[in-house]
Amino acid sequence: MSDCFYKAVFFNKLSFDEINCLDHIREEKLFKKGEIISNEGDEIKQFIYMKKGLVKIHKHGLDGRERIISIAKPIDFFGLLTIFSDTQYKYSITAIEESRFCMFDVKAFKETILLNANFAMMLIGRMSQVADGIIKTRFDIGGKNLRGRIAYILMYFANDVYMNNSFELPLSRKEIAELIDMTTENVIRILSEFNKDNIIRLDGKSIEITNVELLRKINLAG
Amino acid sequence: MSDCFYKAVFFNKLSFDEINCLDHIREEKLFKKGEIISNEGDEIKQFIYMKKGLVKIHKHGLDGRERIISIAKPIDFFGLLTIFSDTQYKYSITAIEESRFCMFDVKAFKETILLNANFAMMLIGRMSQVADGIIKTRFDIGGKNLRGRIAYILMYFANDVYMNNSFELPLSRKEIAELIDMTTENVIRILSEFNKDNIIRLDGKSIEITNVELLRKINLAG
DNA sequence: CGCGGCTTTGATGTTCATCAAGTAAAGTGG
DNA sequence: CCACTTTACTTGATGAACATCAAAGCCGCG
Repeated sequence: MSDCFYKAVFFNKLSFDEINCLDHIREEKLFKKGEIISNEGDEIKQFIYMKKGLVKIHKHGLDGRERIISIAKPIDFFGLLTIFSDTQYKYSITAIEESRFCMFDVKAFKETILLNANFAMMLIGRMSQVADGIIKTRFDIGGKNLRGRIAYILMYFANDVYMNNSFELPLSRKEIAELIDMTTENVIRILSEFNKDNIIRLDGKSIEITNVELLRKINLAG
Repeated sequence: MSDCFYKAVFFNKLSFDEINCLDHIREEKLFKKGEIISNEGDEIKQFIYMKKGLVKIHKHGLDGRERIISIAKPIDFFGLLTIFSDTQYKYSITAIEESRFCMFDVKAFKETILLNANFAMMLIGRMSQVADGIIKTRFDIGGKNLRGRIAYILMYFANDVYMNNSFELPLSRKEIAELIDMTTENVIRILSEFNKDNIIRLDGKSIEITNVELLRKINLAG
């Protein structure tokens, strides 16, 4: 296994950008919007590294209804290190934008760690960050009323995903509901309400946040 | 060699030199019920290993109200590996039963990891498990109505903490409310209701689950 | 072209938080 | 050790927030 891989990881710490150097073990795959990367219950055979894109991590609730645990972009994707504690995926992963991945054989990946404690250390740090991020998000959402949750999720897409106050929603209304624990009808109602109050400009999936300050207040108040 | 954690948990993964090294820098502490182990915002100076007891991991919500993220017993406590991604505690930790800890200097602990990839691997696995556990719990609770949440938390204490259908609640009604996102009044109301319906026998903080099957149904139905 | 899933709006009812008010228990200081 | 203060617990009444149900238009896709 090429040492280029470790170099990339180790020196860049947060980025696997030079991962292309790894040829024999790695396999690159492209998933279109809506395509499933893995299914809850599937056996884990590969370590997956996301190079580009956006996915949803989701799972069936006890009542059968689908629910979304988290949205992940490349840098957030370390969290799925279930590979170290389980042999099956606990969650399903589905692309919500075109996404590119590198897949590595799990065994080889684990061996890599055993040969390089610095690399392991970096992994531990990233995992810890990602897990804390998810826990904090669920914590925050749990404490909000519905208007606050919608405000939160709009700000999340604007600030953390697209770095822009105008963006195309990558989720359907139904999926937003699954993500922030509410009903589709209320997602629609509150988005319309925000639109009417000129907090956002809404056109199908196109959203522009026009009153950032007010949205922030609603987020904090809820 | 001390009876502290590595014997039980890490024995195979550490060399004698490393163990002795850690042993010299370890400090053992006892906390009584209600005593604070660490405060949100404090600088992290030590890696903490819980030998015995029960703690709550908690944090102030945006609205100022206190909320409990998780209850942890010794084996669950690895999750607090914020030490690898941050220099300050993100959460407060308070003993809810008398608890005993070993504290290690963080730097020495990290150096140990760098010298021992097996140890690192074990840590990664444990972290991943613990984080997944917390995420799953929040996920489950989020999908339940109030009766379902109370059922869930009663079953949690009976099955995962005390391994017995009779136990003393380690939390006040208010703290239960903080843990499962509801109001103190409703915690009381639903506990009383379960008592009247002979699902539990309630006397202050003493609880006995008398109708396990029905409680399970309420948990799943919610 | 028609079916199924997504979106939207309105009407209705349930669940739950809030408010109020009182009792019990547990600290606290003289 | 007792008076005092605070905190925990409890019950009922009220209203707000939210889910559910129903119906209809829309769009994409086979």
